[in-house]
Amino acid sequence: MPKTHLNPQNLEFVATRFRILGVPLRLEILNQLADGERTVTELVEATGSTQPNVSKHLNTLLAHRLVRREKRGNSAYYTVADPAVFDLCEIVCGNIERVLEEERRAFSG
Amino acid sequence: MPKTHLNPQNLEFVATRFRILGVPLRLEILNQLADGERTVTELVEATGSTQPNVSKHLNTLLAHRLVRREKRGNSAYYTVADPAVFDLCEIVCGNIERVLEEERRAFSG
DNA sequence: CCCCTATATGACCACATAATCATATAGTCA
DNA sequence: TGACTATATGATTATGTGGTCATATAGGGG
Repeated sequence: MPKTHLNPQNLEFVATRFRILGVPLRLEILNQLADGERTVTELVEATGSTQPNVSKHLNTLLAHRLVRREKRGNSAYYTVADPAVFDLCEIVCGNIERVLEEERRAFSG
Repeated sequence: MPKTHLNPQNLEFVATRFRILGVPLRLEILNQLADGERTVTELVEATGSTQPNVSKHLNTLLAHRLVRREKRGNSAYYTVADPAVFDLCEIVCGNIERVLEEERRAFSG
């Protein structure tokens, strides 16, 4: 029973959240964080992006409370703030299957 | 047990899907469609946006198979293609609570 | 055929933002 | 303190795209 009716304010919030997740590099970062905390340097190596770019996206994720930051010594350790983001990805991945299925039907039909 | 590891191609797909949902007007349209099929005109009235704009967003949603179109007579009737999008909204809405909670903590802390 | 309504589309503008570069800040260790 | 490493940040550019306007397409009714 979905029936998700959103007021304008919540609608803006939800849209913003989706927009934050709509950048491949940010998803890749979150995926890395799925295995546990990571430093900026580790994320730079894992993603192949530049340090300022990764840092900036982490800042964005932090500003929207999708990740947490903890400074220890010289490094900044980032962790996922709300594991619910992975549920989102799961659902979208489930979508992939259905879309591909439909694509096949469209071609053969 | 999330552990959602995505290959670059799927990652791009997921990001795109999130980006599609990251526009308030599109979410509003989908919300309207949650109650059943709607014509373009009905959606224009419900959202307060312009006809070309609504039409364009519907086209985008259609291109990404988030909605279906059926032409009957003079009108085009749109329906939600995959109700899973509402699950996505539900999860994000659940996030709102947690974020607000955290906000409160941050202020009082 | 003409007129009206419904929808789609192309041109255009304005704005947001992802990426890059250079640089600043800050912690560690000698 | 000075050298090194890690991270953040400001300026700039380039690009994508949401919104608007004018117009095209197309079906329905007289």
